[in-house]
This record gives sequence, C-alpha cells and structure tokens, in this order.
Amino acid sequence: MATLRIATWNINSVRLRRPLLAELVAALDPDVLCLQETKCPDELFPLEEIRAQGFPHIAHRGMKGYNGVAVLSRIPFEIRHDDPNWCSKGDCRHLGVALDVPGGPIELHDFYVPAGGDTPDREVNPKFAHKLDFVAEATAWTRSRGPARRSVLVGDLNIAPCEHDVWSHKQMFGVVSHTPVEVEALTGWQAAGEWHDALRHFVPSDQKLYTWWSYRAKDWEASDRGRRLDHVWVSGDLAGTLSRHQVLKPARNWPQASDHVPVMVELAL
DNA sequence: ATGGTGGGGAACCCA
Repeated sequence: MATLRIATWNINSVRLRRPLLAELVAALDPDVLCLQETKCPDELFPLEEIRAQGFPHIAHRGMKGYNGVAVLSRIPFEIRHDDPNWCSKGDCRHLGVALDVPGGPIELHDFYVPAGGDTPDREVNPKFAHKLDFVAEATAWTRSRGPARRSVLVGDLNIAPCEHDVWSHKQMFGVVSHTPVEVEALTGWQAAGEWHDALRHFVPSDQKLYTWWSYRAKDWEASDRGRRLDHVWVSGDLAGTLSRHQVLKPARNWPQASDHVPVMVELAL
C-alpha cells in the first residue's frame, strides 16, 4: 500500500449517525476510522451495516448510554487486550489495535478522554479529577513503554493545548479544556511518548484550528467559537511519512451533525 | 451570572 489514511471522529451516537458514515467515506476515504462516544452497548453495535459500508474489520468497546469507542477498518488488525483499565472504571474510553500493514504492524490507539465537567477544580469537581487522573495514568503508561515507535494515537482528548486551538486564549483560560493544568498534562503525555502533533505538523501554530463547535451557539459558523479537541499524534519514526491532512468542517453542517467534525491524516508508508 | 442545544432513554445522566 502506498498510503494509509487514518480518520478520527467523535460521532456522538453511532446508531443515530451511522448513515453519516457514507458522507465521511465519500469525503475522506479513510482506511481506518476511529470513533468515540458511540454510546452503544456491544450487543447493539450496528456491525453488519458498517461492514456493508466498506469496513470488514471492526472492533468496538461500548456500554449503555455513555462513552464507547470503535475502530472501523479496511485493513486487518489485531485487538490489543493487555492495555490498562483506566482509573479502574471499565468505562470504554480506549481501544488499541495493531494494524497489519506492510513493513510491520502499526499500533493504533483510539482514546476518549473524560470531558471533565464545568468547574476546573479537582477538589470540588470529581469529573475534573477523573480527567486529570486519566491523563496522568496514560502519561505514566506511555512513559513506561518508552518512546513510541510505528504508532499512531488519535481521539477526542478533550483538551485544546495551543493558543490558537481555541477562539480566544484569554477568555478560555479558565474554561475546562484549555486551563493551564490540562494543557500541561496533555503536553506532558505527548512528551512522554515523544509523539508528534500531526495536525500542527500541517497547520502553523499561529493559525486557528478547531474540530469542535458547541451545539449551544445560535449560529456556530458565524460565532466560530471552536476548539481543537480532537487529535492525531504519530510516533517520531512516522513523522516523516505525514503526507496530507483534512479537518472536515462541512460535517458540522450535516443534518443531525455531531458537535465534533472528522479529522483525517494520511501517511505515505 | 446565566443558559443556551444535543443524545440516551425514560428521570435525569452526560457532553
């Protein structure tokens, strides 16, 4: 294979938005698509419909009502079964696979980091504490494995680390997703694996870059108060293969849109 | 300071 296209999307209910996957495939043509917030118990996952949309290889880890991740693939893979049970909660926020590609397997990790609630104070807000604990655990795990090699990490990390990953660095300073403690935690995680930020590889750090716009805006496009919550990281040895990227902003205007848009990165292997 | 809009699934939980 000449290229490997990996996409990630917080689909916010795989059953409700499963028809939109055809739009995504038409626009991005991904070899592998990682989903978050599938909100679907495993026994109800729409396996056959998604296979029919061109993804014969599917892994899903879901639960009733909340969370849930899935990997949809044209390429065979093996599910990793020995990854941590994050914060001992068993709450379906991570799925790791080994993609069977020429040149040896590529590890792919699909993460859905806790959103963290409204108050950025771990003493009064257990959701914020969970978010920080989750990232701390992931960082320790990453560090224990050494610098990432032939690996890609994607997902809704629910943190916008850079100044221009939010519409206003000043006004977002105290808002969960862009507080200094979260930014420090995320950049520490990234550093622990020597990961490369694939989207910022393509988009200069002085340019705005968003993947999420709130449902609560009267006109999301006019106000454009977005955040970059969705990420693609690649290991150092793959950074030189980064050949293309796409943030599918038009998806925010699809009927019954998710509040996140799909993001795609292409590797020239 | 507040509430704004969604999804899940049947009262509030979560984002």
